Amino acid sequence: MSLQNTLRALSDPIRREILGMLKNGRMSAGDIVAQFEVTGASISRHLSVLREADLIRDSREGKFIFYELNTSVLEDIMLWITNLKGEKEND
Amino acid sequence: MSLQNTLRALSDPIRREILGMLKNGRMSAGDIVAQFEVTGASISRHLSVLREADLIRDSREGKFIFYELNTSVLEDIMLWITNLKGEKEND
DNA sequence: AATACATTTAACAATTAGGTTAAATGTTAA
DNA sequence: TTAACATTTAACCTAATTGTTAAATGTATT
Repeated sequence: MSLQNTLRALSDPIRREILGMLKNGRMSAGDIVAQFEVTGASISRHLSVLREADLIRDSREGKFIFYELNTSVLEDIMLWITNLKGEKEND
Repeated sequence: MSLQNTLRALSDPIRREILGMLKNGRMSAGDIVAQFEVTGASISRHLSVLREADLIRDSREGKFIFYELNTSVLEDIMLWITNLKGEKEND
């Protein structure tokens, strides 16, 4: 919800990897957990950090909770960086 | 020197503010410290995190150490984000 | 050489982050 | 409603981060 949240969320390698996986389509929490060596509880907290940063959206379907990527907040980072580099962008 | 370092460095608001200040030109450590309420030692460590991430460069001139922005590593973040958004960029 | 100034480094305290296991919640199916 | 499954939350531990003060380093000035 803020640049701070977004950057903080992106500063962890596991969280970035989760986002990379979701690029190919939505996945259930269990499917995501299966790709890592850490426990489900740990991934679950990573997911909640990503969700609070609005980088992912979740929806329950029966027993499963599916996660999908939301890239819109990444615009803010792009803007911040572009501005830092000298706001030479074409308005 | 790596995306991890860069993002980690950017995840702190004071460090981002320092970078924003350096956008307008180089500043001595003391000038930077003067803009914050925290101690010089604290800012000094923030500066070293930014330096290790290669986001700033330093050069000593007599008693002073001047810091300047280095935006080149920000390209990696831009690339990573662009790729995450679907590598729809023009090759 | 002695002092002063600018900055960093060391040592420590408080907070935050990320991991674990165990318990709780929500859903489905018997 | 009980059992099983998917996932999250709670409680706890350790490691990393950030801040502080005090000491160390590097440079200039006298």
